[in-house]
Amino acid sequence: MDYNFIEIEKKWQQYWRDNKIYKVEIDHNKPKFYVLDMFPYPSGAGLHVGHPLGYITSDIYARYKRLKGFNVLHPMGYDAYGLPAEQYAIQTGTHPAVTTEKNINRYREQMDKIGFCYDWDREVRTCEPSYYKWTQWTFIQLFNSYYCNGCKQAQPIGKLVAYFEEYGTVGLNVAESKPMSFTAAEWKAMSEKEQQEVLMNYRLAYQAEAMVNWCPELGTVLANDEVADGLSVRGGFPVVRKSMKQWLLRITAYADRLLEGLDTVDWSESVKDIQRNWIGKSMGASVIFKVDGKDIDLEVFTTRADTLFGTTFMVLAPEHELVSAITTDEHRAEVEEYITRTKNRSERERMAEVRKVSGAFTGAYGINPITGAKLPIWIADYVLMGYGTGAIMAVPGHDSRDFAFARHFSLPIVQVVKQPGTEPSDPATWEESFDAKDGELVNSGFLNGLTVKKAIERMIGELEKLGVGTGKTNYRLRDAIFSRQRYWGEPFPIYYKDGMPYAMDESKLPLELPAIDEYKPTETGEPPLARAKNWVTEEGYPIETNTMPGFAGSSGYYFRYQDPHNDKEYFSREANDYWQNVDLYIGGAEHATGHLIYSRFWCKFLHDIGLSCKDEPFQRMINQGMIQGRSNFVYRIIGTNKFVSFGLKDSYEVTPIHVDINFVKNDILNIEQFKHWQPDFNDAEFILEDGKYVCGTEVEKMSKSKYNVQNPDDLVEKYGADTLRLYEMFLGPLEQSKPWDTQGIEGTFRFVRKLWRLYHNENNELCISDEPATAPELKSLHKLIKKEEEGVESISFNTVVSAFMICVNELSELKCNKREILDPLCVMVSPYAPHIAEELWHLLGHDTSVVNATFPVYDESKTVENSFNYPVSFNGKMRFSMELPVTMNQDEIQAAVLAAPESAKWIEGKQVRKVIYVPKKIVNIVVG
RNA sequence: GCGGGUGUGGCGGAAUUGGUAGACGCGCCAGACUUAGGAUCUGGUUUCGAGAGAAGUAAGGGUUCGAGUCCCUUCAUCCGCACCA
Repeated sequence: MDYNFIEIEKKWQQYWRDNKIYKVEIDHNKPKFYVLDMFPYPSGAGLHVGHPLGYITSDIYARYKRLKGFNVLHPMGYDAYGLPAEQYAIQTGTHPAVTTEKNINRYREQMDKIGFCYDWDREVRTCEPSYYKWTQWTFIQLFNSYYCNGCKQAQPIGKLVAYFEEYGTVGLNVAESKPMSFTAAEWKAMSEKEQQEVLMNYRLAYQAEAMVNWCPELGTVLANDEVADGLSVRGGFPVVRKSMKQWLLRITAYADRLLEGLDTVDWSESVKDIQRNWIGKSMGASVIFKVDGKDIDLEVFTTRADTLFGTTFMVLAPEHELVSAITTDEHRAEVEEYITRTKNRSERERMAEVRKVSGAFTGAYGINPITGAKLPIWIADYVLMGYGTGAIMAVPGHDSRDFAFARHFSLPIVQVVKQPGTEPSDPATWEESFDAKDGELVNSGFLNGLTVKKAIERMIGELEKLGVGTGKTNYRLRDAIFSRQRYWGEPFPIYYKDGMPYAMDESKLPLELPAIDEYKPTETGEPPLARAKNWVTEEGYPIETNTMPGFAGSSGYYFRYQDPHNDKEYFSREANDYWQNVDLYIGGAEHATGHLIYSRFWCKFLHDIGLSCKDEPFQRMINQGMIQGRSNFVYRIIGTNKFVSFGLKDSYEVTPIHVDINFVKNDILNIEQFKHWQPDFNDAEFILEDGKYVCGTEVEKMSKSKYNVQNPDDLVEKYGADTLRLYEMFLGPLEQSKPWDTQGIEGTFRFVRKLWRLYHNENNELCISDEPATAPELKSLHKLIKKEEEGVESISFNTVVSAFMICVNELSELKCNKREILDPLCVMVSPYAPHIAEELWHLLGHDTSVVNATFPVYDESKTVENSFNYPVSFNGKMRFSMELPVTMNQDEIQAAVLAAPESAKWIEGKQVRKVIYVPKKIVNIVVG
């Protein structure tokens, strides 16, 4: 073969490794650039063609930036803690570290074959003690910090203690789990244990009894983003709500900064929106309602304070702590029955019953603080304990959920907002509530005639004046539950003294994961670490048996790459000052509410405590789309072993069956291979069309069960890594999902060979001329330089690959073999196809790596022509084109075009009304 | 329901930021070379039409000399959130 990719790729991969070509160090003479991939969890299945898509993109970007003179940090590592290896351990007894190591090696092998330019000396693995030492260290810092709302940053807990000693809680404005109130004297009078309990209310990493998503099957709790539709994202097991003592991170303290930071990063609008939605900031008011005849206050949260005149009842969440206190004896049985009923449902059942109205009356009444009206208080599960105060003022006229509830239980509905330009009507005739915020207040005393927006302000002012309410902001975001009842994760550097948790001294880190005999929970239901022998401190205090969740290790890994071997600190000041944050981050959008929020929180905290110079981790982010599979089908006639070709299948009753895409080429089935595939098919019969069996196709998720998986290793073996890289980029825009066309790769393979032939003669001998390049050759080259520069910045590598093809086609046509052209062309191709480029580069006589070459400089003058082929349109429709000198002015062009023989028939019988002339664009003649 | 994205040949997709729609590639068709072709090379390939030409970027309307691109309405589809008061 002329172009021997197998040999070339092996040779240069070895050369890059041996010469440490991809090793980077801080270099103050060059600007830095940090290109990062979301590091993978090494699963047992290995990589399919979808995985490297992002890695190839970042690799090209990194190589390009390097050619442009940047010092590029481009590392890779492994998110090595995870449930699958642990589930496997429970089943087989194999230590998860063993499984993980094996999978990592397989990943590495696959990645190496594709020729990535990672600096592997910087590799991190979240499960290595040298790495998780710093995960544990950060946890201790979080434990020892609180959040000051005034200065909007984390502060050492010692400062809070000092404050308590002097002022107690007077004037305190900090993030807290619940409001507390005590004097300095009271603080000083507390026992150590009591003081520790108080501090738990403020720590950024704290322990609390929390309603959690408990997954019995996995034997652990899960974070909100790890649960979907009431099932665990990993494994799809049922999840139930349960109250348990858990570690949490006070991420809610950072809600506003997490929201504001989104405006400073260059991410897709959709991911930013998902995060905004997840944080769920809503501004409204807190209003206090007295309970009639009792000395009890009910606090509600509303965004529609303007509708206070329209509230006709109140609703509490069934779990609300005051339910029992307000319920009258007459209604107690009914209320308790309702609470039991709602409590015993799983998350999944609850979600399935959404919109099914249910509730119970407590017999109590609230007093409207503005009108003094008596409002019946109900409990219903449409009010969630986890949001606001778990109690609402219901305004059925202007809230669709309250409306449905009122209709169901025949509660009164009144109108207090009307659409501008309409008259109020009888709510009894309504089919739905009027929820829109563009309206005008009616039946509302001092609010009448105001717009909704004005009325909200006015009402909050009134509430504050009366001391029965205040403006308030609420968030949907919840504190992140940070403990898992699992083995394969970071142990907490926490021990218990007198039942209270204390952070270990930093000098004890890393606290290594102990060996245990079995990976299951104990018989008494304690986490697996409870099986560890001597899981106590030197002083004999018991150590925490929970471990950290998957996102612990992945929240700060991008920092560790900056200084991966530092055993004195997380990363040095010097390294962080230089590398700062990630300039380009590439990975999946599915991490929008998990990793990408936790990482931002982690970074902001490290910024607050003076470690990170930046407070956002990922400046620019691109989310790659999924590569879908293109499945093939055969059609078996029901009740037979006869298969009918695609075009004829409609005449029969058939079952479509997935067939391995390896037996199919251009949708034609290889019948012999198919027959030998599975015993059932050995004696299959076929109804053919034109002597062939044509398969049906469908675009679906790429998966083993659909027999449509393309394995990158096979493609590298068949076409070479360079062809695979080019093809993955050529497929289409990175961010879009698109199907993998098994045939299409042939086109890029032809291109690579055509590129090779440009540098060689028919005998496969290098054939390069030192003669100066001609104008058309230079033009072709410089057009490409421009196209590539534009394409890289906008990450539209598909258009760059097509520009390569155009350029190579043109140069082949011109029979160009000039060094002046082929030398820079080789550099330009190298980010995309590094192996063939390195080979050609050395054949061209260079003795250093093409990786360290310089990107050619675009010269506009090489692309200009002295004439332009003008499209000539009549009334906007293109009719013919005309080559005209660029030196002509408008009058000359106009005259030339009108005089052209082709113009005559379009002008004939009409008048030329106007001529539009846009230089180097178009000539348009308006006739009529 | 709310929020975001996407609709261009048989397929993947291009179209300087309003200026020749369909680049590039796959597939398909024809030809060349071959014992052979599922190898390679050359040419063709939006649709209708013999042709001149006409139509054409999800559908309809608008702005403009000119719209795939801007504005309005509708539809389809994908993703996220979903009793969040």
